[in-house]
Amino acid sequence: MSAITADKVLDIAQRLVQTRGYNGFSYRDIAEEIGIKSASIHYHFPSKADLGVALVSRYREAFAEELQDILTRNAEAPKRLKCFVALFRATLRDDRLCLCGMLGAEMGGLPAPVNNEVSGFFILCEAWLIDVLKQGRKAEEIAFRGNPQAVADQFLSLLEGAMVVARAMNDTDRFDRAANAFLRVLRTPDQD
Amino acid sequence: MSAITADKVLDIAQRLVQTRGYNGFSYRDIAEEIGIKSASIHYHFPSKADLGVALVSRYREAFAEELQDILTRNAEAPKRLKCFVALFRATLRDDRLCLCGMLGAEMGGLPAPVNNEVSGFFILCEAWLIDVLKQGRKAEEIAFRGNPQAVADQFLSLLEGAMVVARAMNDTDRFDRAANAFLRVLRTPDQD
DNA sequence: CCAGTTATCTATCTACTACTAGATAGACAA
DNA sequence: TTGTCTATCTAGTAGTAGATAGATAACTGG
Repeated sequence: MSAITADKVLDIAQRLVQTRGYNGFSYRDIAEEIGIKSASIHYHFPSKADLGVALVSRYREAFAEELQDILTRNAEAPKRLKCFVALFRATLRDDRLCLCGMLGAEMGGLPAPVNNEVSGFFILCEAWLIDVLKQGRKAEEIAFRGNPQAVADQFLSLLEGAMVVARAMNDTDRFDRAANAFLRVLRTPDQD
Repeated sequence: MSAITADKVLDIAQRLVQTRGYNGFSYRDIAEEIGIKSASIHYHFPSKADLGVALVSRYREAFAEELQDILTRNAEAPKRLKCFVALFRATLRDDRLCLCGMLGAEMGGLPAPVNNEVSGFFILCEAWLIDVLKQGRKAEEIAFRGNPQAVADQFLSLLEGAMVVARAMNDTDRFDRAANAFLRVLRTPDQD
């Protein structure tokens, strides 16, 4: 089946990007893992840029769905933000970086179409965060000084960076410490 | 002169790693920019892993010196932390990532000796931050809940991540917003 | 002036890169 | 049966990767 192979390619490619980076793997690496020839992968994804774009757009769409799910399943800002953290934490669990954190870092050496997709991911995250932060403050579920945009920038940066640092120091606790410390200061003193 | 060429190689290689990543450039890229042949670079750095190690260890030593300078030139924690931010901000200014932020992300596809150097950089930063935070709290120059380690993790992660996100969104203001917002909450209310 | 050192060159190697052309085999439909 | 579509294959392209051997200057100290 075509769809199955294409999905396999995407799954393996995603893992390789998340661990080694865009220039750290080849079509052959993917092909060997599946048990086909690299030429067959060009059938599904003519160029590596095509593969990259497909990779990020799939990732972004899946992420957008999960963000929507968080909203419907959790009414309050603290829980919503905790779930947001959990999305990143789950990725780190098997030694992977956020796909867009990795590609964002490597942007200087990537095909332009890939870069556009990556930017889109961050825009999505920030917009979601700003929304959650605004609503949460209005409902007095969380408290923070300054504008929501600054806090969203802070939070997103923190999570992306914490994944890199935690993995580089081979200590996932560092991610948890950093994320939890941030969530803590967002809570109003009354709720503590 | 030998030293001059070796330095040129390191300077160019560093810029290329910071913008494209370790696997995003070749000896030839460096050679062409200097105006020599790639074989000549192998004379100075026999393997790419050697180059990588030299790159990070030079970066780390320079960074350590700057951190020491900050301590001697600034007595109070808020100023020290502001200077720490400025080190990262200066890197971002010409569209570069922290060398170790980039390599930390790509760790899964790097030679082991390079990885060790990268870990060393983060250990250095964390130790410095923890020290500054402890002293600053004791002197009541800054205020924070929880242990200094968690705040240091948070801060370092925030800066590394903010560089990636800001560059990916082509908006360095995002870095400033995130960093300043963090510095703000560390100040005691009385000082505001 | 000679010997050794340093830094570069030319030329080459092997392995791999992304990518392509054309053949093939099976599935499905008219 | 005939034709089309899908997904793979074999076999190859041109170009690049990191790396090496050996020649060649240029400088340096004795």
